[in-house]
Amino acid sequence: MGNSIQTEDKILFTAREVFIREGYDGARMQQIADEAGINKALLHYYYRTKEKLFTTVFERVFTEMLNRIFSLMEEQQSLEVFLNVFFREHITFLLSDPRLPAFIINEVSLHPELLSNIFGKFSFYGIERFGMLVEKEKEQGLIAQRTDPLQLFINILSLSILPVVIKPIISNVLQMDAKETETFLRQRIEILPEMVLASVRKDNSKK
Amino acid sequence: MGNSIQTEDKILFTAREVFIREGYDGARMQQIADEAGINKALLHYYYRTKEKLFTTVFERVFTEMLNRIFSLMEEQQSLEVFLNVFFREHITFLLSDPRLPAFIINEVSLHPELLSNIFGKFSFYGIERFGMLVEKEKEQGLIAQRTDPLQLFINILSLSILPVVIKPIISNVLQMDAKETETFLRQRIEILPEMVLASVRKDNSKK
DNA sequence: GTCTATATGGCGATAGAC
DNA sequence: GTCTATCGCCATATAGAC
Repeated sequence: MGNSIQTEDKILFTAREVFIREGYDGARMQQIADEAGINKALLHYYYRTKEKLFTTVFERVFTEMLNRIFSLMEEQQSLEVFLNVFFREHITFLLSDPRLPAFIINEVSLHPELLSNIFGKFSFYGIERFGMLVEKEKEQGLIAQRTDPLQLFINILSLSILPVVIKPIISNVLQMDAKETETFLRQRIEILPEMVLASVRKDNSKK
Repeated sequence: MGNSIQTEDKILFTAREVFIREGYDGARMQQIADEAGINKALLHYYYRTKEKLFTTVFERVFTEMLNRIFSLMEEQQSLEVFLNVFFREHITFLLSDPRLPAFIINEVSLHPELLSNIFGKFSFYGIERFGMLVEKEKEQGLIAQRTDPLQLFINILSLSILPVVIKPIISNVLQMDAKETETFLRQRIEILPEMVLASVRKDNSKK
């Protein structure tokens, strides 16, 4: 009944699903219209082109993802507490929608120009807090001086994201069924915190 | 001049480049023909459909990637030597073509069915050797008993692959130019071996 | 705002000459 | 084996009625 806001939300919601499922090049405006229960012409009424619809969706998805990561990084108590919280929350989230990280990774590498217009839309506060936490634990003698907070941050992201993203490969190459693979990945929530902690502890190697 | 083998090679070589650069859905037969210096009809003469051409290319690329990884894993001297060799070789390789891993990750998650027909085309020998190496160092008391070789293997892959794959994101979000980002990623070749080693050493935590 | 109908172009694929 | 020409379809996008 002429309810524009409701329609617009429905379009964005559906477009998000289809773009993530199929990728930009694989997605079809017809498909989005069908799943949203409207028709193609209406899509173009709200978002003049496919590209415009896509960038709107992508900016949201990307910003949400970064904000989610950075907000988890505001944890300040200790590196140990942070690692426990982060791996649990983040891996659980990724497993609930394994296509999402693959989508972001791929679109960003196919269309790097998408990233240029996204700044100022999320907070770097979390990453600064993480750096401060690392420095504090260095001073306390808990972790090695050579630890680079940024490299450590990238390590933590890598260890949580990539295994989920290559889930189909793990499944097939290692001949596990869906349930086994899920269990294997979920185990990492318990394993990773102490592994990462051990990796930055002082005096691990004599050299 | 009627040289079929040369033409077929040229097609495969070019198709590989275009598919990796654009993805399956984004790639165009016309584009492949142009870059190969032939015309579209000839593509269909050799490979009846786009899908057939793609699966041929994908199986090759995927098999090469796995064989490369697994052959590096046959290193048997010690975990330390292995980690030094692996991170150096693998990260250098990935940096030489950052689209490749993103391509594999994305196509596999978009078209999981692609994987079903690829078995028996590569060797699992490397991964077995790696498991044996881990067990040996466990017996020698060098690494913690709780270490799961498979999880460790996935960790090593994650730490080398993901940072390269999200290179554009690192570049943009952390405001580094191309050269800085390259340096940042290349530093990991030195950092990662001792980090991973430390993560599995015994007696890191009192608990 | 929402629809039906259609314009316009590009795509994968094939026919058929050489 | 390689080409030119073209078919048939489906994609994005728009025109115009309601």
